[in-house]
Amino acid sequence: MSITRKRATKKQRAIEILIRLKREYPNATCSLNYETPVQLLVATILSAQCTDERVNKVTPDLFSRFPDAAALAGADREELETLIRSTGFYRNKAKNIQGATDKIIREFGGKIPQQMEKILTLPGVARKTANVVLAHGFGIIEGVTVDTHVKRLSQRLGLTEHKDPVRIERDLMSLLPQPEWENWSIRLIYHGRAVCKARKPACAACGLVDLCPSAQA
DNA sequence: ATCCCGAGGG
DNA sequence: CCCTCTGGAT
Repeated sequence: MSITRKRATKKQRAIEILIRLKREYPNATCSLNYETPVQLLVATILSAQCTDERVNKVTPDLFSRFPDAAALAGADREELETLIRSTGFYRNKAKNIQGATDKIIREFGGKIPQQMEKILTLPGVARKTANVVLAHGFGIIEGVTVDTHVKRLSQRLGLTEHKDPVRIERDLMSLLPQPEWENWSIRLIYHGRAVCKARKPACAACGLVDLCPSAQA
């Protein structure tokens, strides 16, 4: 009777965690508001270091004024900055929104490419943003979205030892079946917001305590 | 490793 | 005051 038979593997633990989180957050989905893939891309760029709730406060005015890639690319930079200012990093975000939409117009015929390598050439877009747009905009599961919540919870749950989001993503891709990758991210984000908070995790209210090496008594 | 950057909570 | 929020580029 070996140790490995008694103790659950990381993979088994990951699956059990996902089962429980699906039960707890059955209808979890992307919480950004958008009408088109381009709007989803813009909302996701805006969501860097900012709550989705705040992004959803600026996008109604933003998308009303500049509804598509052409309008965004041609927008007055200062007006755009003013519209997105409250999301923080507004100069970088405005520059990236216009750089990305301009490239979509010029090089991709006005539509967001559905290949990971091509999306990654857009300014201000790395794997986190690309995974969100591919999964929720086009239904293509290319990787695991690793944001601040997915990173923190995956580390606390002992499923990765890495700090680099790309390495964390690789670890998670090896632990979970591909069709569940985005389900994993969405549930961890919900759980991170509601229970496993960065500052003061509510372990007493967490349904994963028996599976979590970081759980506090 | 550092910078970008506002808003809200403790 | 300090920390955190669906990061990415230099």
